[in-house]
Amino acid sequence: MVEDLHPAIAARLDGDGQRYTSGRRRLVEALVGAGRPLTAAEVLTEGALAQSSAYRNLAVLEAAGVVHRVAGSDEFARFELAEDLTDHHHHHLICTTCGAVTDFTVPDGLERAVDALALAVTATSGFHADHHRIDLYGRCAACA
Amino acid sequence: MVEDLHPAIAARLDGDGQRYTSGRRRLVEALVGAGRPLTAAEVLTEGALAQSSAYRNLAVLEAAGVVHRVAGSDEFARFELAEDLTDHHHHHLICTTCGAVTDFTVPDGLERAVDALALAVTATSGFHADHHRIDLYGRCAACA
DNA sequence: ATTTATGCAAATCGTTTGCAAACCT
DNA sequence: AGGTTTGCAAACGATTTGCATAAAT
Repeated sequence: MVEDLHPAIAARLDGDGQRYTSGRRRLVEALVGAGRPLTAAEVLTEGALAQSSAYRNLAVLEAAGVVHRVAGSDEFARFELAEDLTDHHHHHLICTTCGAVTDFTVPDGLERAVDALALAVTATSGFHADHHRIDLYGRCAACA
Repeated sequence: MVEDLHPAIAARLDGDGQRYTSGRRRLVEALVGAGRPLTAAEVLTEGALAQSSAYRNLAVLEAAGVVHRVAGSDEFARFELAEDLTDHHHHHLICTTCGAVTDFTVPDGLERAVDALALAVTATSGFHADHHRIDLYGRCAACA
């Protein structure tokens, strides 16, 4: 699926009336190479684009469903590729000291239990759930 | 336990070398009355204190373990009373359209499964987990 | 040729900070 | 009095926007 990644992204952008420019591609490749959510500052450094272009393109990619915004414990927005592009459903370990965010996966049974809970909440309340988050907070190896 | 809330808060502040001033108490009462996480703007309006005092006191209360900071889907920081003061362990429903955050609880079995997962992660990785988060994202009743 | 993307610099806005006056003990 | 807290106004920093140039179709 990784070999089909860029065509899939191009298709998604096209469906949103947007082009897959070289700057956007560099930005995506920075995210692919990282394997964890990156801050805007990391993305613009790795992708070698201007600050305004990085933010504008992250917004375009987010609107097209290519990139997903992740909130951590610090003041920096972080971005990762949408899970349906990477086929890698995961959650996050968030360091409350330095703000670092890393990926991890949880057992299938737990995922199913949370999905069932989301359905129950949607059925019994006015809130329509469509996505969940199971994160662990603590100290990363570097901050322990 | 609600009748012991303010003495407990005063003790926690005192342990941190801080006083429980009237402004801090108004701020706490705004959070008690809300029953959901409040933004800094909501806190300073309800507590009728200056913006700088609201932010400074929220920081003091957070450092003393009285208040806990909650990240939502928008750009506003939100604050709630620490769970060990309210004895109300809960999670959040987060509206991806308007950013509203409301409380909800999950079944005991699911809580225990996530606690067990946190222990397993701590035992097998360099990450030391001490807190978890199970949130549902979607549309609130007003935005549906 | 016309539309869209880029980069620079300036603006925006939530949050933080300096400082003098008010408060507590 | 001595140290702390408050409020105002100014500063800060991540993100956004205006505008002129460059690229894509």
